[in-house]
Amino acid sequence: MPLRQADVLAAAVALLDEVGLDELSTRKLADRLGVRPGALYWHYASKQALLDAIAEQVLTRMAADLPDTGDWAERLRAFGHGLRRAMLARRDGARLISTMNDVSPLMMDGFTQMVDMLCAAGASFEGAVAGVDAVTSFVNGYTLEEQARKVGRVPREFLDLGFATGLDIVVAGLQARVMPPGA
Amino acid sequence: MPLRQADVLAAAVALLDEVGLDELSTRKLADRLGVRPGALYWHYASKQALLDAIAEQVLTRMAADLPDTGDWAERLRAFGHGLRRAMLARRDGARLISTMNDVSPLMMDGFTQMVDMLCAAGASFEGAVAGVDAVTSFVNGYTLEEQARKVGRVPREFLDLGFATGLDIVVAGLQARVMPPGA
DNA sequence: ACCTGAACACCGTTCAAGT
DNA sequence: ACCTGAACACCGTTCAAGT
Repeated sequence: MPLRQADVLAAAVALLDEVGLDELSTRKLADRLGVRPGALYWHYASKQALLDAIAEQVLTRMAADLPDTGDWAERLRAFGHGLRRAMLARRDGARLISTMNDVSPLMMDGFTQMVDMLCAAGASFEGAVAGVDAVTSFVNGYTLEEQARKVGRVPREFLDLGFATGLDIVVAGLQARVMPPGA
Repeated sequence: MPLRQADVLAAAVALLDEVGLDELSTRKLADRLGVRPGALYWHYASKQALLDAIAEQVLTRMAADLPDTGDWAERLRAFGHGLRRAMLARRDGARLISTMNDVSPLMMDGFTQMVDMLCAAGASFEGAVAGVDAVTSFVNGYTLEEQARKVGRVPREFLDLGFATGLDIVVAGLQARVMPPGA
């Protein structure tokens, strides 16, 4: 039976996990699908479009468990942890997300949801935007680095602890700079 | 006269600014130097070695103006601003630095200098490391994103303000979580 | 010491033509 | 609708041989 877009995407995700982003080529993907390289272009307009689709799929994990209980700090931390978890779930996930040309719709969604949440908790709009931006920048920066420098060098437990501590620091910064005294 | 390593490096930096990281090829570089592609491999062992050399050069700017006056917060902010400035000084500078396989010695230097400084100001070693890591992760994440999403879309003034605000938030988090009450 | 010539093993993408 | 065949314009890298 003929290929569908979903088949191409699934094979691409599997190939990414096996060979990594640098070695992910359209020709290898075509091989794996038993098809000529040109055939892929019937399903996706370009390699970049395919990478965008992979990125979007990676982020569905994050969107799935966006927090809806707890105070603003707990929710923000859950957002940060969820974003990192989604990126770590696939090889080179952080680089894939961070270097997409356009921001993913799912990412935008999560971002604005957090901004709204902080505003509801008493933050100004500008403060909320700066705060969520600080959190996402930190998460992207941290996860990108831990995933790029080869995974075995530092035990995962330390990386997790370092992340949690850093995220705590950023959230404490929000407490001090953008949230009202009582929140 | 024959080429020296410094000539190759200088041409590579110039080419990077003109065409960007994705379009920077050894063959274009060889063309520009009036030489065959293979000739480059006498001067650098691989393209990656050349990219590492460019990255190191980008970071000398940062190392040059590491702060040595002011309280810990001012110095930490100056470190963050200097790191961003160095990355923004070259096209795709953030991606170049953030996706190097090994951390640059200059980066390590700046990192440990900041850790020592925070310890001298009263922080625990673990706290200082987590704090500096939070700052660098934020700076890398923010700068990577602002430089990747095409430069014209948001006025530079807004990007600068967003960065300064985010950095303030992170530093305020250090104040709350890793520095002693009086510092 | 420094570079050429020439190759090797790859890339992403296009497009007429087939089925 | 979906794919082949075949090409086009590229890559990074190696290495004998030249000067």
